[in-house]
Order: sequence, then structure tokens, then C-alpha cells
Amino acid sequence: MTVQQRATLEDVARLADVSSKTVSRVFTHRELVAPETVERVLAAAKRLRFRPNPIARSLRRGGSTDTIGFIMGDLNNPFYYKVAAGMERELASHGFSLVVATTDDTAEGEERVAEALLGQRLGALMIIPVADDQSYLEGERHLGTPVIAIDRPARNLVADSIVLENHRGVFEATTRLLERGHRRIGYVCNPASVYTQSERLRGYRDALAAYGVVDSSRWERLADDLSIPADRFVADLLGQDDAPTALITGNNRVTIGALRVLRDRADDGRTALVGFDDFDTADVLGVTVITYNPLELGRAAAELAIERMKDPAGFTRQLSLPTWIVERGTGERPPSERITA
Amino acid sequence: MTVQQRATLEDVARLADVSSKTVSRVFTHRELVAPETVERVLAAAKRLRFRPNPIARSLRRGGSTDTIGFIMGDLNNPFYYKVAAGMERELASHGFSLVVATTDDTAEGEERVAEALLGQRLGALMIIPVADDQSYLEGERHLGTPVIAIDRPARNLVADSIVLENHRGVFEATTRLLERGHRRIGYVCNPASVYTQSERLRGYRDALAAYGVVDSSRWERLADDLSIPADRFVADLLGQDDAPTALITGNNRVTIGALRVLRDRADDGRTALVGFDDFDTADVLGVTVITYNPLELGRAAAELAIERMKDPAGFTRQLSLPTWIVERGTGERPPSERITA
DNA sequence: GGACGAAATGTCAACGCTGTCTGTCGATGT
DNA sequence: ACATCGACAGACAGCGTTGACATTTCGTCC
Repeated sequence: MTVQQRATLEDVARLADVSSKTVSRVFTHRELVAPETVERVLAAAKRLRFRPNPIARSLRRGGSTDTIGFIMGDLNNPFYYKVAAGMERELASHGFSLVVATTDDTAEGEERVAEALLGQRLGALMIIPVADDQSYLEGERHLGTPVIAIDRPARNLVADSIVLENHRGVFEATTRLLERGHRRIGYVCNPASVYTQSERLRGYRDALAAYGVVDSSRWERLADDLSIPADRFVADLLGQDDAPTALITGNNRVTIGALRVLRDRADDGRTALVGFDDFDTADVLGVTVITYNPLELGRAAAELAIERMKDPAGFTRQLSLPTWIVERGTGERPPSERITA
Repeated sequence: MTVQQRATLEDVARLADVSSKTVSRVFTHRELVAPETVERVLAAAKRLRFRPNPIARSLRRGGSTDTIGFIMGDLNNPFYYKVAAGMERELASHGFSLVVATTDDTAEGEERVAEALLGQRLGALMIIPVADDQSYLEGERHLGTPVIAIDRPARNLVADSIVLENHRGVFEATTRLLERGHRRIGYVCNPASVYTQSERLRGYRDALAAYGVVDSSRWERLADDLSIPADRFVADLLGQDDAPTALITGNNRVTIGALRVLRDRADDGRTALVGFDDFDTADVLGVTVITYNPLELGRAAAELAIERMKDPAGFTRQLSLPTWIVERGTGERPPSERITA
């Protein structure tokens, strides 16, 4: 393959017999150029396959603002990629492009990746915070790059944020189980020490407390090691003496793990189950879930970013997106009084 | 929020009392600068929150080659995002960043989006082709931007490509069903008129032909309208007179649709099912699938791109990635002789 | 002691583009 | 006939950085 040189304004100008400035004008303020000149320039440009160099253009204009960064845990996770999808759609419709970077859900990853992304001049940065502290972004924010925290608020950083109504979703789900007569309700999550989970857990505990159940620690399994499959915690919980009659799982991974355990135990519909996060085959499996619209989460975040880019000095905003329950069967099971030791 | 000015080499140089070139050197060829000078410069840079401007840098160096574009159908699809995930990982480990753009699986979308992405100077372009013709990329390729076609070969364009062994996977799956005694084997897919599906369909027909089944059109449902849920085609096929005893579904959407239909019909394990593409809960549901490694597909594509960037003049390569069958139950059912009209 | 070379730093121009300013030319008005 | 003006095109500089080359400094060697 022969590689040919990329044409510049100058080349086009020479071919069209005008100055380079005129060519530039054709590509920016076309109305200031005489029609026949425009035509001549365009013909020359086409012949040379000329395309204005956006690098040079943004250097001249100061900062490339049409690329937006998104730092997330891992593209290989339905939640994250759906958020990214919603975001990409919204951004594309406004002429922005999306650069993605993943942290592998580790705090070190986050700062490293952020550093790399910020190297490029970004119009804005969206991030699903993992680390305990985002103050390292303070400098960049100060330089005018809007930062939008998604799913979890940023810590030690003034930033717009958009989160889910985690507490409310789990509170309602738990209340429904309580209304149906369940008292021994389990809660399993992994990881547990992130904002979303602590909110969800709070929802669970608050609902229980409203029904007089104060110490639920016996039915909680709060893990923090993603290398251990959630299955184990669920199996452990269901195997204990006064096993719960209902189970709430803190995210889709745990829900799927729970399904696996219930199948293996031939539980056969005795244990009620409500999972946080919807997933592809939840309807086929009849699983009741606490859901929300991840595409909308991404879309709204993108919208927030675009708004903030227009008005960098405005007040930061904290939005939260509704969650709701989709009843499909597993969550509507009554408590089964099985024989316990 | 007060927005402060971004520091330049010049600012740092002034503060550190050296020339801007020395500051530049500190950030590029540090070994050429005296240790104490380096220290002084770094201190100044830190104080001013200086970060070299990559725009200016790449303008000077000619072309920004550390951003790779990926054009895919829709991020909101497990297949695409897993490919993207594998890609992102590989690229990140080599210091590249990934810009994603989606076409909504339409040909017009593809060219529009490609045009927009190519506006930025990309190091390489990866694309899952949708349109019938990628010759519009010829110009860019000629200017030295490597183009890698993923999942489907590019048409009318010289490009590296990496695809799956679609034919072989379906051929084997069909053969296994035939070996188990199935003769009426259905094939459902939507869309049908894309490279991957025509390959898969060929695998299905070739396997049947090897067993003497020549005209299988009675059991084929090849649709091309994504707005119609696959459920309908499956239901239609299973409802016909000599309904198939086994079903092969051309992608995960159809597989999940088929599961829904089988559940609704209380089919109860009578119809065998093998689906192309694995999915999250396939193990819970016991679904036999033809699978492959989508992360590896992305990773290999990224590798190919990186290689091609180093050697733009080399011979283009066509790779194909293995597919294999994971038996989980639904594919191992024997033909059930139900009463047919 | 002066020539020499290596190390450290500096000067300058250029990457491709666009904002600002200036210049040209023909048309218009009096 | 001449001043005036609008429409258009060009000259120039500079965005922030770096490669090529120049310069300075200093230790070393005969």
C-alpha cells in the first residue's frame, strides 16, 4: 500500500489558485466567499481529498471541546455499558464523541486512567467514582473541565452528580415483602462498601425497622471480594438455621448467583427473591426486580455535561433517577414455613 | 467557580527560570536535562498544574495516533459491548484510547458516523460493517489510516478483518442434532441478510445436506425486520403442522425470544434448542449454545490494529476466531415424537 | 595552556489552521 | 469626476509544542 501525504489548506489553495486563508474561509465562513471561488476551492479540496485538520483547528481555537471522556468500572458489565450506550446516543446527537476508559473497578485504576484521559483536552469528564476520594480532579475542574459523577457522588470534589433512588427502591421492595408476611428477609451484596450498596442497605434496614425488625445482621451477607462468586454467600445464608424466607440481592451479579443457588438447592419457589438491577432474561426466569432506566442515566448525565459546558460557572446540580419494582413472580411468593432446626 | 487559565510551557519556563525548550525536554527526553533542573521544572509545573498540551504536541509531531475509533451497531447489545470491552483493555495497555460511535445498525448511520470520526485524526479505525459497501473508507485508508473490519469482512475495501467461524459452529451444532436423531430442525434468525447470518445459515444447510435433507426452507424463518420481536417467528414455526423437533437460533436475541415462546407454550423440554451467542443466564436456564470469546474478538482486533499502525504497508490479514458448543441441556434433548396433524 | 568533546541549555522555525487587519476593485451617489 | 463603500481576498501572527541546530560551559588530555 502506498501511503500518500495528507493535503493541507496550502495544497488546496495552490490548486485552486487562491490564498490559504480563502480556503480556510470556505470551510468556516463560507458566506464570506464568492460563490464561484467556493466552488473552485471545493473542487480542489475534493480532488486532494482534503479534510481540515481538527488538531490544528482546535489548537488555534484553544482546546478541543468535542470529546467527552467517560471513566467506568468495566465495559464488560451490563450496567456500565448501558449507561455508556445512553450517553453515547445523547452526545452523538449533539456532535460530541465519547472516549471510554475503564478502571477495572479499582481505585488505582481510576486515578491512572483519569490522568491519561485528562492528558487529552476533554470537553467534560463523566465518571462512575470508585475511589474514596476524587480530589485529584479538583485541579482539572478548576481549569474549566466539567466533571459529572454518575451512579455515586464524587467525594471531596465539587461536581454535578446523578444517582439512582437506591434507598427508595430497596425500601419499597422490602416493605412489600414485609406486607406479604415475610419477616426473615436476607440481603446479599458484593461489593458492599460502595455508596450505592450502603444506600440500598439503608433502605432495607429502614424498612425492616419500620416493622420492628431492628437487628437484621443475621440475614445480611455483605461481602467485598469480587473474586468470590456471590453464589457462596447466598448458599451460606440459605443454609443457616433460620434461613430467610425472602431474599434481596444488591445487584445483578448477585441475583444471578442466587438463581443458580436456588436451582441447585431445588428450592422450587419457596424462597422469595427480589433483585436490584434488571437483566436480559429476568422476564423469562420470572424474577422480580428493582429496576431503573440505565440508558436514561447515561443520557441524563450527558445532558448535564453539555449543559455544564455551556455554563461552567453555574451551580452544580444533584439529580436522582427513579427506581421502581417490576413484579414477575419471585418477589410475590408468600413466606413458606419450612421446618427449621 | 472561577476558571483559571491553563499553564503553558512558557509559564513553567518563566517560573523555573529556564527556556521553554528545557521544560519541553523535561517532559519528553528527561535524560538530556540535568537532575537539579528537572527537579526545578517539575516543581514549577506542579505548582502551575501544568500538563503538556497533547493537541499542540500532535500538531507538531504530525497526526494524533493514540486515539482509535470503533464503529459499532449499538452499545446496547451484549455482543458489541463485549467486543468493545476486549478492545478497550488491549488498547489501554498499549496507551491508546478508544472512541466509540454507534450506527444504530443502519447503513446511513455508518457513513455519517465514520465521516464524523475520521474528522478527528485517528490512529486506526475498527468497524463492524453494516452497509453493503465500505469503499467510502478507501480514501482514508489511502491516507494511512488502518481499517480493521470486525465480525464481518469489509466490502469493496482492502482491510484487515477478523471474523468468527460462523459456518463451522452452526455446522457442528446441526450435525450433533442430526446425530441425535433430529430431522426436522428449524433455523430462525433476524436479521438474516448480513454476512454472519448467511454464513451460519450455510452451516445449517450444509449439515442437513450431508444427511440428505435438501430443502429445509419449511423450517427456516429468515427475517429482516428488527422491529418485530423474534418471538413471533419462533411461535409461527413451532405452531406449524410438522413443527421442528429442534431449533437453532441465529443470535442471542432470537434465542431469548425462543425461550419466551417455549415457556409460554409450556413446551416443557420437548423441543431441543441450540442458540448462537452465549448470554448471562444461559447456564441458569440450561441453554446449549454455540459460543466464542467476544472479548478475544475485540482484543485480537485491537492487536491487529496496533500491528497495522506499525506497518501500514504490510499485507492485510484475515483472521477467524473459533466457535464451539457448550452443552447445557436444551441442545441434548432427543427428538420427541409428538402427534402432528 | 589550548584544543577538544560531551553535557546542558537555548534559539528559531514550523506543524495547519484561523482571527484580525489591510488592501484591491468595481459599483454607487452627488 | 471623485469620494465612498461594500464585497472579497490576502498578509501576518500566533495557538503550544518540538526537531534541528547553535551556543555555552566545563572537564580532560597532550
